[in-house]
Amino acid sequence: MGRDFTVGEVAQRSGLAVSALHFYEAKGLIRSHRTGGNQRRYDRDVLRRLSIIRVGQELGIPLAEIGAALATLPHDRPPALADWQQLSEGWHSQLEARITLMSRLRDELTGCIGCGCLSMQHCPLINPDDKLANDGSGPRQLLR
Amino acid sequence: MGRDFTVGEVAQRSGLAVSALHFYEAKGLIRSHRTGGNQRRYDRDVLRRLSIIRVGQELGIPLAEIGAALATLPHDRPPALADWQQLSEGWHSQLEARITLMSRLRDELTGCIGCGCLSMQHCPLINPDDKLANDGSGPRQLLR
DNA sequence: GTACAACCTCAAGTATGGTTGAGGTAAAGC
DNA sequence: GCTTTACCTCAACCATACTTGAGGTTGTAC
Repeated sequence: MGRDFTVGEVAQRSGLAVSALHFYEAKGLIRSHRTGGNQRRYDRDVLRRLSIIRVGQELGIPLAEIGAALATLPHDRPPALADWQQLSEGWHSQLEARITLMSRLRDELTGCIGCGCLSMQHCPLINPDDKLANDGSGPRQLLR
Repeated sequence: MGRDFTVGEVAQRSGLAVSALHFYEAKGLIRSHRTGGNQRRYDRDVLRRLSIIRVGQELGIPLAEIGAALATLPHDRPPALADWQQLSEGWHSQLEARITLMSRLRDELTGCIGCGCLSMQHCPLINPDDKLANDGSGPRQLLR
């Protein structure tokens, strides 16, 4: 029933290494308070933060950006439901966007498998400069 | 109608930096032959390889692994349709798998937004150790 | 035949996301 | 009260994926 977690407990519950927790703290993504003996103690909400971090990383979002998102949470009071909801919704949109993107990529790839685009004349995946000759084409147009 | 591309031409068509092309060649992901004056010349199929590389990277596959996949292509003859198809199908499956994964993640997140899991007692995303206390839980069970 | 862009190699540097190790302190069990 | 495990800081190291720069060569255009 302890209100606080030690770094080891957080590591176990989150599946992250202690060194990673230190690292995230150094980067300002999570916070801790200290005991008299200078040991870290974490509020329970750190687990939510870590989950947000993980999801963000899975989306390929750099830690700095994830940190910026987390920084919108209140520092003074424990985050309320609405705070988490707002963040989750943002992540949710990013997930949606990424799923859409990857589905498009998958469909292109499917097309390319079927189309016999060995000729390399028409396939948008293989031959991206056909239509967008300038501005650094590549599969970029698909991927970003 | 030139059979071969210079490194600059490949860079422009692929949208990649010349330095990246050198880098990929050093890592064995692409190949070139040389002019009498030691300048690189590329066969047209290098563009396909680069597309495969890009898609793989978008999937978060490390270059070494992408290289391994590309290494299954023939070195001696220009790759045939079937060769590309095989690779594309592998990539396609990975895409499918990743889309499925992300959809699940999205659904979990949706659930978490609605469920008011502030209590942190039941949410699988926030409180992953509820059910898998051991073996390094975290959102890992969801993400991998 | 000469200028200038594009090319060459190789070493070093950059950014991200951590891990590892040394040297020392805190806290929990007995 | 002592031992053992967990914790502390800080600097250095690692891997991935490239970019940058120095110093020199090639190839094309005029």
